[in-house]
Amino acid sequence: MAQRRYVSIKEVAATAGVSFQTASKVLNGGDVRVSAETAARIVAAAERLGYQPNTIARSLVQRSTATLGLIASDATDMAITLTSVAAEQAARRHGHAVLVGHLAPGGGDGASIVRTLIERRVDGVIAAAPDLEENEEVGELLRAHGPTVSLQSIPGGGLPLVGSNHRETGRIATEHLIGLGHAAIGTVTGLFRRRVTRSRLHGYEDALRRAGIEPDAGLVAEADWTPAGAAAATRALLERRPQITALFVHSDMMAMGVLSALHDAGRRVPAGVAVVSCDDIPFAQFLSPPLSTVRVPLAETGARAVELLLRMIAGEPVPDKPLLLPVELIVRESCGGMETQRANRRDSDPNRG
Amino acid sequence: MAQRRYVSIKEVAATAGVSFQTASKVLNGGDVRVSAETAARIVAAAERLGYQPNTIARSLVQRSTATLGLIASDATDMAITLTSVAAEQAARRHGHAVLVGHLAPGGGDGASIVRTLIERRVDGVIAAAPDLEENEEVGELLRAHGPTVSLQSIPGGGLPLVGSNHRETGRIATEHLIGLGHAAIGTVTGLFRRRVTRSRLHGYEDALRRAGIEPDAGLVAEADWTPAGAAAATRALLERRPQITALFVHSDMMAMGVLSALHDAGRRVPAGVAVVSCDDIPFAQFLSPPLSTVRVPLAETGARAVELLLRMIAGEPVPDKPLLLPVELIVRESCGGMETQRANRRDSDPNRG
DNA sequence: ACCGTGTGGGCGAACGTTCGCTCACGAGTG
DNA sequence: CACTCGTGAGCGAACGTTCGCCCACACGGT
Repeated sequence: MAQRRYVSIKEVAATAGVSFQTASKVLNGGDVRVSAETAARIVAAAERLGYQPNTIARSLVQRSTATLGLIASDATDMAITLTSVAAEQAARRHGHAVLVGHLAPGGGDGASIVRTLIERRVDGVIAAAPDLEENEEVGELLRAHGPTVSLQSIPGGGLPLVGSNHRETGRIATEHLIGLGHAAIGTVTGLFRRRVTRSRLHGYEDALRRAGIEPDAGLVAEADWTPAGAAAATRALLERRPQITALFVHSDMMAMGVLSALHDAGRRVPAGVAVVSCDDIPFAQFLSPPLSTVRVPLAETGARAVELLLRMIAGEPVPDKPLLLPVELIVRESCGGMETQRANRRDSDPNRG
Repeated sequence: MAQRRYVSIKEVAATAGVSFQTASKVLNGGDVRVSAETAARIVAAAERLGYQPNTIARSLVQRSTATLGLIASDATDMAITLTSVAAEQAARRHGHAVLVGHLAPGGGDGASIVRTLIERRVDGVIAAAPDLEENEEVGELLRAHGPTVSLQSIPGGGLPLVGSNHRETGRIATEHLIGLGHAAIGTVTGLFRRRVTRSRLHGYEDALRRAGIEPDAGLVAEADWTPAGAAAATRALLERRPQITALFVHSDMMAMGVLSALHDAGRRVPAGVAVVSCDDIPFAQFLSPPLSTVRVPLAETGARAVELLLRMIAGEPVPDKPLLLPVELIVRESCGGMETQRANRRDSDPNRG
């Protein structure tokens, strides 16, 4: 409870009867030119006194903190949270700690967070917040600072990126719906001003055109990545184009709002409207109905971003192409694909009504 | 991109033509015995050179890092995530950064995380991970270290706690179900070895007894806080006690699994089984049906924990009683209470089947 | 001319490390 | 017997701050 008085290496050295620099060599340094006997004495003293090396002092002289900065958006989007948690764990596996800052809802405090991280001399920064895409000040700060890896594009460019192929994601999802016989396919998107949204939208249009269907702007409804926003967008869409039989949704979190709105409107899923989404967050399979979704390797994204960042910090050359991890369609029940598959094989499933 | 060379206060002082200690007084210290003119010159130089104070050096001499450590469990439980994100934001509002460590699924790396935090000389620690409840090593480490606030009990006790009254939570939820006319009320709990589980279970039993119903151990099904575990527990419970008409679930995340299992079993909610849960995470209202739940003030819990911790760090006396924030029942549709209310007033809701 | 009294700023020390050079000593070599 | 060499350990310096004390100087009152 009381402020602990830390024991310094000098005290350890004193009780072991050596100079503190010698103790330093034994306890933390690698260059051990010390007899085994003396070393043992020092280690024993450190053990007995409960010596904890002071990383602060070490950082000062080594000019490196073994700490990464992570800037993430607030926790409401589970996909981002999963990515950044995986990043933190990966960093720790590599001996680095993580200083984290979560953006306020608007994302306006981005620059202030970055400055805090810089003042604390983090060795590198991971930007895991889509809100940063529009923040030029953050872009400048990060580019000027040093090693940075982002998980979304940052204004001004020039920063290594780890992510997935969003256009392909949109295409895969839409193609699957087309393959199931749908033609009136709507989409509930993220914010238009985000790159990921535009890419996924392009993928959606690619798939439609490839199937000979001309995209209809009236089938596109913009939302704000939240369940509530997606529910509102879905309601508007249903009113505008009641004939839709399928929906491509840009994130699992939004899919919750979509399912809710469809339910309220009396449209059954997948019988009335088939739904395919993106991300595959852990509980996607526990929604009603279980969500068909294009899996994005969220945890791996975080881990790979950290590894890339660590290589940059070590001064290794890094590829200038974005690192895009493969996505994969996970078919569950919300798209109706499973029922179709099952129906092809046997009669029907007694558990479903 | 390239490692940035930071500009030190000495360079600023040199270009301003003063000693670096004087520059320090102007830029960071408070004791300004400097002429306005000189001060302006120093500030201008700092501005022009892009001076960023080195917090590491400052921490070394001041023996305080203005950094808090946060131990959280992995991101799969959104309730915990929301709490810890709120804690981080609160810390930042008070000028403190947050060093975070997420436990691996087993929670076995808790001690290693704590040691990392201590070596980095955090001023205090917030423990937001139920998994820590069984980790005695972590308890010792934290108690020996210094200011700590936990959001769940820690082995050995003696650490200030911020949370809510779990027993009351269980009681409120169960009483509401009883009030709706249910008598065969099952419960899907968290892990028995957690205090929160036992408390909520006590609250559940309190409510039953108060209504003259003798608790039946067969109506209690243990799960592991995950949707999958809760789904399995629900299936077992339905098999053991098919007559249940209501369920009290110990967390919203688990409620997703419960709803899914009930759906698969052909039991409609709330018509066949009424459900009340705990937490009120943001998307609870977007489940099908919208979840009735006892709201726990997650964000406020995180913020209050930080404030308490900061007071401890400042050396102020802190109450030795746990700080328990009030909970509140949020009635939505999964308990059937809303339908009942509505039915009492007008006929029925055309949107619902 | 002498002494206080502010005012503005310099300066040494310390925080706890790491790093690399120096040094004493004894053994092996020519 | 003088020389080289390796081994084991000491020691000064530096990292970038903050903190508190010291000092020079000008000014006004006796």
